[in-house]
This record gives sequence, C-alpha cells and structure tokens, in this order.
Amino acid sequence: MKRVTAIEAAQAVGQTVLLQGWVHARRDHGKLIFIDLRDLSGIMQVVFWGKGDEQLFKMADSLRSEFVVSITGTIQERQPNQVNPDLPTGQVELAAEKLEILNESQTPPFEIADANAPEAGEEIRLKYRYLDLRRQKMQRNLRLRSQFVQKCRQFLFDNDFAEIETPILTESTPEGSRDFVVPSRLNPGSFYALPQSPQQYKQLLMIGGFERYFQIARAIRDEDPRADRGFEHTQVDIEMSFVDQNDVMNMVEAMMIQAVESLGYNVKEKPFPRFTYAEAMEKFGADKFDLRTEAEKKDPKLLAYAWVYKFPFFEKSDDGGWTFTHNPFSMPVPEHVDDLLAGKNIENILTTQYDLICNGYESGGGSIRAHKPEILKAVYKVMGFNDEQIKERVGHMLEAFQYGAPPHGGIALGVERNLMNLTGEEYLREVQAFPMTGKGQTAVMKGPKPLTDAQLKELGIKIIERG
RNA sequence: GGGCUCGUAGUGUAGCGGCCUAACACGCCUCCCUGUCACGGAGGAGAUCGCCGGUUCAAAUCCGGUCGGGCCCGCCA
Repeated sequence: MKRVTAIEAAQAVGQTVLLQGWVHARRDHGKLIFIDLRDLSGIMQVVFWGKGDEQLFKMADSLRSEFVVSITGTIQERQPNQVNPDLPTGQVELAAEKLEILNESQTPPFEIADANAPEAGEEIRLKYRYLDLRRQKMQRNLRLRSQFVQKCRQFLFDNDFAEIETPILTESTPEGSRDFVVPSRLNPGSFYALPQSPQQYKQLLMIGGFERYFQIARAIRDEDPRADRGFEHTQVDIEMSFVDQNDVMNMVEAMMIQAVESLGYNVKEKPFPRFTYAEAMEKFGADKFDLRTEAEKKDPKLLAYAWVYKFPFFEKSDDGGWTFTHNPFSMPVPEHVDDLLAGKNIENILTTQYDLICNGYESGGGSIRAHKPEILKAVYKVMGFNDEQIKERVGHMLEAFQYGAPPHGGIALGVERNLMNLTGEEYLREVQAFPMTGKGQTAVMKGPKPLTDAQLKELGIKIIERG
C-alpha cells in the first residue's frame, strides 16, 4: 500500500491507509492507547484497543517517543466530544490494524514533542541538532526559509533572471573582511579564498551578457561571530544590466512584496518609503530604524520596509587616509562622478548605494556599479593605492571593463536576516539548519580539526606556534 | 585582542559557607486506568554540583586557574 501523509489521510474518512512517521506522543489508558504519529505534514492520532488484536496491542504498548513506525488502519471520524480543535487532523483518527516498528529510538536527550517545554542549552541542541530539528519551531523556521527562497526564485525566474552559480574556491581580496582560505595542493604555498560575496563574479556575468542574474549564494567571512551573524550566511544575490538605482530598487521592492505577502505577511507602506542617508541620520539618528509604532510592533506579521540611499562613498580610515563605507565597486551618484575622477571633495562624494531595511534591521544592500575602468581606478586612487597596487587588486576588473561592460547594478539580500524578521527570532542559528558555536565548532560533526601529517605534507604546510 | 555571564540527575531550574543525607518541574522505569490529545493516579530509579588547586573546623556555595556554552566591544567593504 502507498504511504499517505497525516494531512492527506485526514481527507480519507472510511478508507484504509498506510501512515509512516515518528511516535510524537503516547497516551496509555490501560485498555486504550493513543499514539500521536508525526510526519512532514503534521500529526495524526492513532488508536489501539485492548479488546482487539492482542498481539497488536502488545506491540503498541512497547512504543516509546521517537520510535519510527509504519501503521495501517482505517480513518474514522471522531465523536463530537472527542474532536481536538487544536489539531488540523483533529476531526479524525486512525484506528490501527497493523503496526510495524521500523526503528526504535533511545530516549531523546531533551524535549522534542512539547512545544512549550523550556528550550535545552545551545551545546546540547547543537550536539543533537538532528533531534532539535524535529521540534516544531525548527521545522517551521526552516520550512518558512525554504518557502521564502522559493518565492524569490519564482519572482526572479518570472522576470527573466538566470540562476548562475559562481565559484566557491576563488581569489583572496585584501580589502573587506578577513578571508577564509583553502590551501592549494597543486600550487603548494598558495591559497584559495572562499567568497565573501559573489560581487566580482556577478559583475563579470553582466559583462558576459546575461543581463539579469541571480544566485542563492553563500558568503563566507572569517570575522568573530555574533548572535545575528556567523562565518557563513546565504544571500539572494541579484545583478542587472542597463539599470539605474530606481530600476533595481523597484524590482527588488516588487520581489519582496510578492514574497512576503504570499507568505501571509503585511507590508506597512507601499511603495517603500525612501530616505537619504542625511535624512535618516537627522530623523532617526541612525541608518537603520524601525518605522512601526509601538502597537504595530506587537503584530508579528507586519513588516515595515524602507530604503536608505545617498550614502557617503568614503570615510576616514584609521591611518588617516580614505576608505569606502560600503562597496568599492560602486558608482558615485552621477553629479559626483567628476569630483571622484578629479579626487576632489572626497568627503562629500555620495555613492549609489541603497540599503533596504525592515523593522529596524538591514534586509539587503546594493548599488549601481562602476562599469568604466577610470571610475573604479579613481576609487582606489582615493584610497591611496598606486597604479601597480590597483592593477594587482582589480586589474582583471579594469581589463574586463574595457570590453563593452554594460552599466549595471544589483543587490544582496541576507536570507537569514530576512528570516529573522519573518520569524521574530533573535538568533541566526534559529534559522539555520546546522549552525556553529561562537568559537566556530560545527554542529554534530567535529570541525575544525587538525590535519594528519600526511595531509599536511601533501599540502606543503607546516604548523608553527602562534606567539 | 578585550569585557561580562553561565556550567548542579537525561532536560530546564532552585539552592550561593553549616539547617544539603542537594530541592522542584519535565523526562525515564514499574504498576493502575476504554476517550485522551502537554492524559491522569500511585510508587521508584537517577547528581561524587564541569575540571584542577586554594581558603576554612566545614565548600555546590568563597578565591585562583582551566575547559566548555552564551552575550557584547573591537572586527564584520
């Protein structure tokens, strides 16, 4: 017999069905045993009667939490006084006729079935993440994450975007954050870097003529983790050719509205209000702010989006020179291009950067990119690099720009950050399947760990003491 | 690199110098229970209080170190 889910079975009153799943809860009344069977769709109550099949009842009596079972029986309507209004399948139950125990389970180290039970500590949750993931909250969070990404994908496909993957093993970029590096066996002494963002590759895709690209991309940075950020995160990474700021902002806005509304959320203000950086600082004293009233903050389904744009391009760096505030590959606003090329009025040059914020947190950020070599070169000049250093860092981009690079721009939206807004979670790991500890210890598995001597020799790596 | 904080049965917590022979809830085990749905009832097992050292007549409790978790500053284009 073909397996059906709990939800499907609820529609099959009077029929014989096969359900498979986990023993969520067991209620033993002596001559009557209830089993809540849990599968991907939800929960179905299964009933075993003592006066029936003695062998079957004995087996039901031996069931414990999280046993994996296969149960055949008849779906029957419950008596009116037996209906459970809190359960989507609460109108019916499965009268068990056949039970097979597919696998037994140790008693779980923490509460899985009871959604109201106090949460276990991080250490134990991550050690047994596969059990933690069975809990309702984690199932809900990660399924919502999956749906959010699916909605974004759908919108982008519908608007002629191509999903293209960019390399995970790539070149170290000295500016920005610290790189995660990977030793090269074929080039001893040399290292790849894991991408901090697909920034340069997606620009190369624009030069490559794809015009509309997106990727659900992993971004990896070796900076100390926090509650809301880790070594790696995922972003909906988008880039478009022949666009200006408004084009990108409008497209992204339409995508976000469609995605979140189709998931049952409400957007406070459409179109999203827009503030210049100067306005935001004057009005809110910060470039991230929450436009919800105190009363509105109580509504978990309300999202208040806003755009912030016209950021300063540069700020003073620690060594007294200039550094970029957001992205060195950005184009300045059109009226400041001449100043940038001349290296004048640097503190007043504004960038085409736009940040999308939601309920006080950053949802995403992007810009129109430099697509002419002299613009990118001028940015690096302002930051104090000489011609040779510029060539070393971004020479490949300057060269690519010489072959008919179209004007282009894009954005990256943090998947975890957006899910935190959608779920109300304060911690990144609540919307990631297998997060790390604060010291970078992986969940369940034991990374990082030392290499064997043989591996080190093959890679040409010698471990030295740090002092 | 720095600061703060927490480690007590399987889990979550209480206890913070002697009344601790370490308590409570959930879970677990045994028995009872034919309508529960976080079922209920009775009984039971389970902790050298993270680890090492020190102070003290006496340490889960105070001090130092160490290991581990969490949060923050720096950092994170």
